[in-house]
Amino acid sequence: MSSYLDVLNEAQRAPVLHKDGPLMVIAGAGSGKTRVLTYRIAYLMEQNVDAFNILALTFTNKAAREMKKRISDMVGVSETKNLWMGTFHSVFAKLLRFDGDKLGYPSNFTIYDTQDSQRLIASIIKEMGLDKDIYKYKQIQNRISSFKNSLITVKAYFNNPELMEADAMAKRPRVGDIYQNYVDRCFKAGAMDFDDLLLRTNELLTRFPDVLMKYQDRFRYILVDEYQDTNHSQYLIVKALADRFQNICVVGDDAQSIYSFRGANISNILNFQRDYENVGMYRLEQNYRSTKNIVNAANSIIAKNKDQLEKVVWTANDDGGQIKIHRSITDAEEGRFVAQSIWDHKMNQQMHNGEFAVLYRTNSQSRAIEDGLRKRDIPYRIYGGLSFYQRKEIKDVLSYLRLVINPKDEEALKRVINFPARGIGQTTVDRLVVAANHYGRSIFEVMENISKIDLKINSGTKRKLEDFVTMIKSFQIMNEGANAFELAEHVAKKTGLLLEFKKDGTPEGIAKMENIEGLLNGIKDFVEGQVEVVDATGSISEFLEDVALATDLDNETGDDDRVALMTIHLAKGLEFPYVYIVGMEEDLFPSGMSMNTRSELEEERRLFYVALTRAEKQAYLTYTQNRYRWGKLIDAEPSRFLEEIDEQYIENLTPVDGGYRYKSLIDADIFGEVDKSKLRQKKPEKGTPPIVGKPNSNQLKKLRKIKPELARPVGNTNQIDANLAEGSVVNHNRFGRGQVLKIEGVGNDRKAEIKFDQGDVKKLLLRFAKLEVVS
DNA sequence: GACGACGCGTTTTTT
DNA sequence: ACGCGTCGTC
Repeated sequence: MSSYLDVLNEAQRAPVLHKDGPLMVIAGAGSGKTRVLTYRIAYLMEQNVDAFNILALTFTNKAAREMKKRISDMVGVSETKNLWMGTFHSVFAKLLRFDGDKLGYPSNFTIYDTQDSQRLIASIIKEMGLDKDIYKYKQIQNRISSFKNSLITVKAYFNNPELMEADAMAKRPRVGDIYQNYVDRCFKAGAMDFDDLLLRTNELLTRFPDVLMKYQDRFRYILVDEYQDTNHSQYLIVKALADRFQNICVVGDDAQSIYSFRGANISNILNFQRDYENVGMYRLEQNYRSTKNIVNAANSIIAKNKDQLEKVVWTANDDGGQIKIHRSITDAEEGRFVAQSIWDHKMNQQMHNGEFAVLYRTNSQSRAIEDGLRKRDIPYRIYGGLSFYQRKEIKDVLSYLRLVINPKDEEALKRVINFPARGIGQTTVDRLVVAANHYGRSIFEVMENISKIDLKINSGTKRKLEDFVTMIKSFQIMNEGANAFELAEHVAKKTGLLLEFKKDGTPEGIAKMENIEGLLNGIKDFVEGQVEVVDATGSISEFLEDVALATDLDNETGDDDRVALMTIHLAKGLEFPYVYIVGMEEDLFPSGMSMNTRSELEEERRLFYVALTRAEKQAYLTYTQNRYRWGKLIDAEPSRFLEEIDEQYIENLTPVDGGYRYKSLIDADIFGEVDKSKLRQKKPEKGTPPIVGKPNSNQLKKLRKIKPELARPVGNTNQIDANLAEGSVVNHNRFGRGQVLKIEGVGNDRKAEIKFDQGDVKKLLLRFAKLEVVS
């Protein structure tokens, strides 16, 4: 047996050696789960499992690449090339290029990104003559996305009275029709959105048993990383593929489940043992990454969550320094503190920039940090946010290229048909869309036949449309002979895009031109890099697919030494010696959007857990008293999470007297609550109700009053639960006496509808509500 | 159809 | 604060 197994500890080695049948690895933060996956694949290959028969699904393409690299170091490059490894989206996009024709999709289908989807939905709403203030395209897109992730097709939607009623109640009875139109239009455009890549794969595997058999037979060993963050659609794909051989290995950590907003379902991991028989269960609990202080502090936080699998993460590492907490007056000062601190560590401990990370809850927080770092000349790199490929000028070039590959691509066409301006205005486009919908053809096909169709378009405009069609067709002809770089360069010049930004002359225009040049260089690199890869052609369509599914982490240049700035979500799976978690404030972290229910709050807490466990040697937590948000300075309160860390693991760099709430308590004493609320800006304008989804001040106050130990359902909750019934008379410490009208929900979601004597009917979550049963 | 002024929503996280 | 979409004017 290979000696490489010796580097694994016993807990790690067991799942690696588990050859056949289902297994689940619950891996605490920093416990070497990637290592287990890597070695397991290498081991399987060494046991003569053909690489062709192994499918590994990772969370980012970068993770897949790195894993592949390490495996090839162990078992050789040539075999490793045959592994199927990547994100769900990229793996199944590839699969759909082979077999999507059975569902009526061309093999050159376009992948719509979120922006494309949103634009299409916005135009559908407009075409349908619906009120855009009621039908907000982003919300609708979100809703459709969640339908798709739950495998609710249009048909299923219309068969589901509850869903329809929910939309009707929200005064949006036409959601189903929008959904229908959206699906039709995507299909007609030969396009799939992100969710389609999973949904259509499911459809393919369900409707075509021979296809399912083919892939079941091919993927005899399936490994899924970050299983806690899979959604229902992904879950079903895995289940279908693994059904025949049952060689399914999932790795994950329920404590790090942070993607429920995009449909991730934590019960996938919690129910794994129910889904498969004879599951081998393995736990990795020894943390190799962080100091004792960090591991223990993180444990003390996550213990506040109720929904979790039993697990004890421990480490044999040194105690390390305590977690340092710093308060500043403003976000600008917070940025300066971080920069100063990084600078100090660099000077005193000879650290490299790349050993520091600044993590935040929202992308908009990066600005203050950037300013601080820039002033000290500390190089940094921002991950996420607006990625390179989402910039306007880049998407413009890409849209032309998309049209070359798939002229039916409606969103690409609408984007560039009049950019650079060529005298084809909105009115003309609207007419083309109407005609396309009427004939059931794509806009491009309508344009190709514009002379034969009677549209109210004057001959000059028709001429311009024909010119556009001719131009795209000339690109298509060129594409047959030239490589991706040659084509892209030609397109950028011929369409006038480069010139458009050049003649602009402003610094912004020049930057845009340089960005386009950067894109062209990127395409060149891609073409050169692809030459060596088996069954890759370096074609523009492959490049477009890479771009569509790339995560920002995938574009890591790697060689230069920079401080990393990113959201906590993006930091999952990464580690850094020094980690700064900034913006530890109520309403920001936990996010004001995510503290309405316990499960939302628990997810925020898991997010905090993820953030803290990125740190190897030292973690800093910072918060400010004032912060610019929405262009205004608002006062901020320390995050409740600060109080949740066991005191022995922290050190306050700024004096705190009587807890982090010190300042706010004084405020309350001096001004009283009413006056204090006046100090806050942004009164609701002209009588508009508070923004939906944001907790009102009452809810906030209520949540803040909850001491951690009370937030957990301790004894009295059960007692109340037992005594409480519909009709019970209860006493609430703030709302007074009331009668229970209805009790609904189970477990954590159990709530009571109570009519209080003061007049209000309120729905209260029982585990939060301090109720006293009177009779 | 082009261009400029205004207003709105945005800031929760992403493939 | 900023960018985008909409509306009005030429």
